[in-house]
Amino acid sequence: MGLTKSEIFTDKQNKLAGMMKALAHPARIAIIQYLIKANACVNGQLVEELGLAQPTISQHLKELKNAGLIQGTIEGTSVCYCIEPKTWAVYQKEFGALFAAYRGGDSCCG
Amino acid sequence: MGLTKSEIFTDKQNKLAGMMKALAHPARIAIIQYLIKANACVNGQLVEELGLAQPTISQHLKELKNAGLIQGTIEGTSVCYCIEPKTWAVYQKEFGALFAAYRGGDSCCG
DNA sequence: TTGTTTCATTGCAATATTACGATAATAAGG
DNA sequence: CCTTATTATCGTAATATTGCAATGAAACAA
Repeated sequence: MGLTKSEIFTDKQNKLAGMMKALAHPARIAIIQYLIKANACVNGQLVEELGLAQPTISQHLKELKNAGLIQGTIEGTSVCYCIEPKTWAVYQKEFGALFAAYRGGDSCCG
Repeated sequence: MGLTKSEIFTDKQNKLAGMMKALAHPARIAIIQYLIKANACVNGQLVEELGLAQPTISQHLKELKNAGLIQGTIEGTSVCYCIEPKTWAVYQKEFGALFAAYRGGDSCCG
């Protein structure tokens, strides 16, 4: 039905899945990578860089902002976006923990 | 239009986004975490453990398999699933690289 | 004020995802 | 062969996501 049954999972599982979802689109990956390289940028730059319409970029920026991954500061008529270091560190830690939890099992099936 | 314009992004960006998407659902996170703990399991166990219908679990397992994150071995009438260590290591490396690329910028906007 | 620039929001169409009942498919035991 | 057990697939309904044209909102300059 397109509706995730989030009530049957733990908060941690829902949160982790939400974090993945925030980065589960090439445009948002591209925005993040551009922000890492340029340190900061405005909407217009991304429109030129990525080749998506301005409302589309704006929407992706909104999702990244909702996820806490970026922050936007109004500067005159434009908005300066950059990575939010605190949330970034949280993502890094949580993702790292997930992958570190698996210790290459020697007794798999088969 | 619900259709991602993947042709305007790099292969790496599309691939990384696809990797995130494979884990962007709490059920798939739960399955992976269960596999880490139990080392291996069959569909029926997950149906009991997660409380989703059998076809739903089967579908999520299929997506994880398509992503290369898990492998399934037929054992009699059931199928034994476990984590695929090789792809797991790739994910770990790629995710790690993404997050390591950002070096806490001191000169953000604002 | 009027115009310009820049970004956000709205509204919509097209496609994707999620979930499950019903039904196949396969293997094992009689 | 028939039955049971287990998983995969099909079909479908409900919801979510993606993308953009049109429009709105805010800051600035003249």
